[in-house]
This record gives sequence, structure tokens and C-alpha cells, in this order.
Amino acid sequence: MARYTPAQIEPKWQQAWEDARTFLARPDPSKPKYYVLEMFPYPSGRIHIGHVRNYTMGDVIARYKRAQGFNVLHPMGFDAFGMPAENAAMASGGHPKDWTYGNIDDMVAQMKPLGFGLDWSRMFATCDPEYYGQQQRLFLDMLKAGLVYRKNAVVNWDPVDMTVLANEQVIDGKGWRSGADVERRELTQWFFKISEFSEELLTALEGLEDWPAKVRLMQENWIGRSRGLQFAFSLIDGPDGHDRVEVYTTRPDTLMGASFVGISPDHPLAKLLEKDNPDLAAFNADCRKGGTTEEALEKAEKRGFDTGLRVRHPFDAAWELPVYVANFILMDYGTGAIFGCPAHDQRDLDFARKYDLPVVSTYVPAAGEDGFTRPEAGGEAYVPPKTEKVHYVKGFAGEALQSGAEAVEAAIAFCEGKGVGQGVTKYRLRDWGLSRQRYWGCPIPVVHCDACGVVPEKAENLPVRLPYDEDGTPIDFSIPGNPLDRHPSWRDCACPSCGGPARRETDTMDTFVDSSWYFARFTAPDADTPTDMGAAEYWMNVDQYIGGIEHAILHLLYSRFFARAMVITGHLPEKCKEPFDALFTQGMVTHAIYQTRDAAGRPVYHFPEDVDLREGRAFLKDGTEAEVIPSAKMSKSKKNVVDPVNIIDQYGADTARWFVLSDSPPERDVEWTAAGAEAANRHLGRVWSISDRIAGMEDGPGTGDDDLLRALHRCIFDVTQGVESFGFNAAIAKLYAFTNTLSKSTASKSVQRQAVMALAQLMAPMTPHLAEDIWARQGGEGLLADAQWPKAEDRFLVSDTVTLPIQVNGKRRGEITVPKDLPVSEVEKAALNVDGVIRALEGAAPKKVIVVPGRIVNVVA
RNA sequence: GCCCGCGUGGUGGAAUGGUAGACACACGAGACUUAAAAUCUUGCGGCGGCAACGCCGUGCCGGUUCGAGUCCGGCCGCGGGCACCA
Repeated sequence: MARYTPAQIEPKWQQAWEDARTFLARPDPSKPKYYVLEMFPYPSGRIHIGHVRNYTMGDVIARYKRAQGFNVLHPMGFDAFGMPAENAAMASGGHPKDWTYGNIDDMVAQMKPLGFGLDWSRMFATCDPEYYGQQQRLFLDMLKAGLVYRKNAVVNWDPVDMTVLANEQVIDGKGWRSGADVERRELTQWFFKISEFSEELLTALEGLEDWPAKVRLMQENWIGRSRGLQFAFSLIDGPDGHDRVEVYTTRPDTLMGASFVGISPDHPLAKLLEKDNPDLAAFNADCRKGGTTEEALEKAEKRGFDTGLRVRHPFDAAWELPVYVANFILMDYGTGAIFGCPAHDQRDLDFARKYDLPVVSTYVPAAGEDGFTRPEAGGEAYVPPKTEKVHYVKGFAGEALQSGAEAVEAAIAFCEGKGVGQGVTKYRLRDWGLSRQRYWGCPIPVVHCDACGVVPEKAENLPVRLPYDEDGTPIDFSIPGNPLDRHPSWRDCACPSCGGPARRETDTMDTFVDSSWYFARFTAPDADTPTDMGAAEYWMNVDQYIGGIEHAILHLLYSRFFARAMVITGHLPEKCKEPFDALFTQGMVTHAIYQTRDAAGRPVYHFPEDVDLREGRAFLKDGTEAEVIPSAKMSKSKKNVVDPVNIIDQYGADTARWFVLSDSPPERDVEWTAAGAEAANRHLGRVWSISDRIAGMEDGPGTGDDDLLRALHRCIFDVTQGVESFGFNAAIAKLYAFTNTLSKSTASKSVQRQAVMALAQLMAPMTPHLAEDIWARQGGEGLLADAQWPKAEDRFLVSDTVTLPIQVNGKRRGEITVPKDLPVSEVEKAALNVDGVIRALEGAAPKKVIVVPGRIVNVVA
């Protein structure tokens, strides 16, 4: 008897697909197209098992759609710019370019044995000058269209290394290398005007029906549309040029509970005042310490500084409020100034108590104040949902009893009527800062000229290439700072406008720019324009996009913006405004962590291959027991990683592909276990043996042909539905069940052969090599990869009888098998005759009998 | 801090508001074997019972419903995101 040998089968069929050019995508107007795309990887150098899961899902869809008759585009590339390459160069010498391209070669070599049905001829990396040159062209077109501009923005500044830090390089407010306290510092930077599209990006979310609801909700919250009142407090004896403080509030209904005005440390007034007030200057400087993330700002202790200035309440000229500079107010949001209402905001309440400011409730619970403690009497801030009706004790517009939302609208109308400000709609979404003070990114193609200012590079001079060496010697990345900044022969150039001496922009682009249009480039990767409209017209949009939930907001929102910008600048057809028709967000692959502790009690981690598992406990080679921490995100530092290359060597690609799809729903995390991989491999061997057994059978009659065909068509139906709905794990469970049925079948050879060939077809998207091999051994015609998907035939799916569970008061007490179209009254009668039902009723007459035809019967006692 | 998601046997998980635990792992029993591995058969939520069967059970508390793992409200726990990681 022959055996399942993936090491021989897999390379053989990969070669066959390559020879037949099976997965090369060519436009073909006679066929419907299908574009399936997985988020392209960063070239770290090693693929990990999470990549295997991600690309296997895409491949299942791609191969399935192919079998359904679609002309499939399934490309692969690399998101190749970014900090790790520069970090590697800093840490161990070498050049980011060499490091990156070496990694890409390694990763392609690791991916090919997995047998993905990819069109490798379309592969590119975003660090290819052919790619980023086209990106520079897009940038210039966007600049011309007014979608790009410059303004000041804050960055993390490391005062010791004299460099800008990424958020991830700021650890507990300190620089990762220097350990120095990080400062927030302003630089002039380039921005994309994404905020101009806030409303459009928000409302268009409704049309993205095949996106996960949670991703749409996350984007909705991120864009953060709010309705509020913008108005000014008049400033008493303000410094020159400052007679008012403009504030924005989403709760104008609480205006009578205002107790202070707060401004951001970066507010123009705060900056003006700090010039003559060293204490305030020190306070502001202190506020500017620490990272720039929203999290860092929110978690910082709430602190304020009394400027000594006072403003007048808009409704009462005698009512004066103090003006504080407060560290929790963001200059980026609203006007950078607020009024605090401590009774209805916990943060304001904490602030008011700290600085001994008044607390005044404007509304109390509608149900009355029994058991309610007002904040001014020591209670918590009262913050009910905006939709809840409350009782206004210091209202000024609308009913005394109304919801917060109603009160807000009434307050806006009232204030507008009094000439106190106006109702405005604001968005939390900020413009997209794209400047990065780094080397390994797409150069921003502009030139700074003393005479002409900022001048775009001429189109014929694109791409503006990154320099590889510095006048013959390789660029040294061990020196702090941006190598482009200290590279005179690259930096100094002629002004494209006047020809005079000028300097190149030394900032490069955020790597999110690279990934915001690569999907469009895949439709024409060799075009000498950013896109080819004909190719885009045929292949776009991406029919199914697959990637991690961690990209739910930024990457996907930026891509949606870019698609719009590309439509405006004539690089994509109108229909591409929303480039991803359907989105699927897959979970991670996790693995247990094996941990012991050293003499000092610090954790020591161990690789899975160095651990023996016995009855759920883990032992090192020397017999020491290690603690097992289950299901943790794979990370090199915790050593809970498995290398796909090892898995393929040990079991073959099909086993790895099969396992990552089984057991867990694709949107959830899956835990990799050695036992699970082993079991997957055993199962594939079993399928192969069944096929081998059938091939060796004698022709002639058997028993249960019809039963096997019924089971087969049920399986075809279930698996088709499973693949269509991303229920890969459920589809695999059905394949297990059918394999068990087939292995025990005594049906005739012809029916068993038919069954095992269909089984191979159904498994082909997940385990294409095994499937192809079975197909060939059973005498299938041509490549299985070119065969049509099997169809579940109705005549094998329907049944004359139906088994109904019978419940009494919702508890199952028995079941009946009845003809499919037995009248309800007959079903009722049969149900009441069931032993368990009679017992449960204890002689009492049923009050009611609910018959759900074909599903269930419930007797109400 | 803010936003989002998830909690089902020893484990991963299945279940259009309709028989909770499909399928798989682990474990137990058995067959084959001199023995082991491999393979095959079989059992497997908890409690009680020889059994038939009964009671309990989907993180906790409450609600809607003939019927709730599923829908609603509150709580607890865990995970993800927070604009310069990709």
C-alpha cells in the first residue's frame, strides 16, 4: 500500500501549476473577474504562521472563485519601507536596502513551498523606485489638486539623540535608546487633507455592507462627528489682541453649570502669556513632556495653572469665570479651549475639586433625587446617556424635563437667537501628517528654494531616488539623525523653477502612503503611470480584502481617502472611490508560552521545540517543569513561535494550511498546538489512504450507494456554504464528518470513486496538492485547479420525512419522525403521544402547542 | 483615560431565537502485535441511578419570549486599537 508523501507531492504539483501558468492573471472580458487580496506583508525576513493563515484564507477564496468560473487576480507584494530596516542598519551595520531586498528574497523562498495560487509576475516592493516614483507623481498631482499642504505639528523629540521618535520608540515617556525624557516639539510638516472628506468618509460607510460592522463602527468613532456650539467668552482685561476666548462644547445645555474656562498649553493665549510668566512657561514646558499619543495625554494626571485672567459668562455680565491652562485639553480638537462643567463631567469634577472651583448641577435624575447625591454634595459627576430624559434645574432652553440631546438642540437654537455663537458640526478626524524624519521611505518630491519657496520636482526628474552611498562610501546609519539631511550631494540641487541653488526636502513619506494605493498598482504593476485606467477599469475593485483587525482604522481609512484622491486626480475611475467591496478581518495565531524563572525570579522563556508535553504539563529536557501560559500572541521575545518552514519540512504545506483553518473561526485567534498539527497531518494521510483503497477496489455492485451520494451532496452543500461565508472551520468539520462516512462506506467502486474525487475538489482550496494528487490518481481529467466546482443536487438533499424534537415548556422530551408535509394538526397529535411528553404533562391538558413546521414542537403545560 | 470586541466540557470550538457541546485535540477502555509505534473500534459536561431516566449546566445578576449560548439592561474578567510599529 502506498503512503501519503507530501515532500514528493507538493513540489510536483507546484511545478505543474507553474508550467501550466495556472495562476497568471490576464484580463479577459468574456469572464467575470474576481480580485482577492490579502494585506501585503512587511519583509521582516521570516514568514510566520500568522502569514500562513492569512494567505491561506485568501488562497481558499481565490481557488474557490476560480473553480466557480471567475477570472481571478490574486497578487502578492511587500510593504517594504519602514523603521525596522533602519533599526537593523543602526544595530548591526549594513544598508536598509540590502537588508530589505535580502529579506524579500528569503520570504519569497519561504512562501513558494506553501503552494499559494498567486500571480507572482505582478510582485513588487514599495521600496522599488518604479513604485515609489509613481507614488511621488501621485503626491505632486495631489499637491496640485490642493489635497496636500504644510503646517506645524508636534512630534516626539529626543533631546539627547537629537532625533524625532516614533510613538513605539517612546517608552514610559522616555526615548528607547537614550532614556531621556521625551519632549513634544513643533516642526513644519506635510499633511494630506483627509479632514476635508470627513463627512463623505463617514456617510459612505453605510454603503460598505460587506465590511464587518465593528470596523465600520470603529471608523465612525474615529471620524467622530459631533454637534455642538461654538461661542466666545469675553475676556476681562485680556492682553493685546485677545479680548475673547473661543470655545467649542458638545454640551451647551450645561452652560449654567460652567465653573471655569480651560485652554490648551499650546493655545495662542497660553503661548502669549508664558512670555511674561516664568511659572506658566515652566508649567507649559512640563505639559509638553511625555509622548504625543492620545493615551499618554489622557492618562497623565490632570493638572491646571490659573492664568489669573477672568472671562464673563455670556448670559450674566456679573458672572466671572477663571481661565486655566490645563494639560488635558488638546489644541488639535475643537478650538483648543473649553468651559468646564464639573457637575456633569468626571474629569472636570476632579479638576474643580483639586483647584477648589464651584460645582453646580444643571440637571438631576428625572425620577427625583431620592438616593441621589448631587456632585456639589460630594457625589460623582452625573453623566447619564444623552438619550435619557433628565430634570433641568438650571436649564435655559426647552422643557424642564427633556433628554440631553433635545436640550443640546434647544440650547443651540436659544444661543443662536441671542447672538451667542452658532451651532457647528465638528469632526475628531485630523489631517494626515505624512512627513517622517527618516531615511528609509519614499522621498517627498519637492525642493526648497530661497527665491521660489517650496517647488515641486519636475515630472521628468522622477523618481527622486534615495541615495545608496555618500559620495562613494556607504551611508553610515550609526550616526544619529536623518542621513538625507547630512548628505550634501543628494540634498543640494538646482531649483526646478529658477535653476538657482536649492535644497531637497529631506523628510520622507509615512509608510501608510505606500500601502494606501498598492492594491491599485497590482492591476498594472509595470505601467509607466501610477495606474492604467483600462486595467483598473477591468480589475478594480478589490472584491475581497483580507487582513488583520489592527488595520481597522488607519490603513483602511487612509486607503479610502487615497482612492478618492486618485479619482479626483484622474488615476482611478469613479467606481473606485470605495476600493474594497468586501472586507474580512482575521484573527491571530497564538501559542502557549513556556516559562521558568531564574535565580533572581526573572522569567526565562523556552521554545516549543525545547519542551516535552506530557498530559498538559511541560517539561524541559533536564526534567524541570515549566509553567504553561496559554494562548498568547506570538512574539520572538517570549519564544512562543513556530516557524512555518519547520512545519512544512515535518508535515508538508497542506497540513499547515489545513490546520490554520480548522478548529477556530477565521475572525478569531487560533492557538497553534503541536498535537493539532499532528492530527491534521494524520487526517490528510487518512484521506490519501481512502483514495488509495478505492483505486484498488474491484468494479461491481456495493451497498448503500444512495446513502453515500446523499452524504456527499449534503457535504458539497455545506462546504460551499462554509467557504462562501468564511466559515472555513465549519467547512472543515463537515469534511471530517464526510471522510468518516466515506471510510466506512461499502458502496460500489464507481460511487466511491465519484465521492473521493468530489471530496478532493472540496478540499482543494485548503489542501491543493493532496487534492490534485488524488484527482490524478483517480483518473481525473486535466488539472484539478482547472475543474469546475461540484454542485449539490437537490434530489440528494431533500428527504420525505423529517425528525422533529418535541419540547415541553422549552425542555426536550422526545422526538418524532413524520412525513415532511404532515398537517400541523397531525403533528400536534403525534407530539402529544410521545412517552416523554405524556410523562412531563403528568395527566394535565396542554395549554398550547406551538408547531414550527420542519423545525420543532413546543408544548406549553 | 477613551473606543471596540470576546467569555460555551479537561482543551480548540459547533449551534438562521428552535434537540447546547457538531468536528477535532487530550484522556480512558478494547482489537491487532512477542512488544511498541502506527492503525482500527469504543467511551467521554457535572450530579444521582444497575438501568430507564431525572436534576443542573453556555462568566455573574435581571428582563423580553411558547422557547435565549443567541435579543435587551447592569456587573465581572480577558483581549485589541488610540493617529510616527506595520
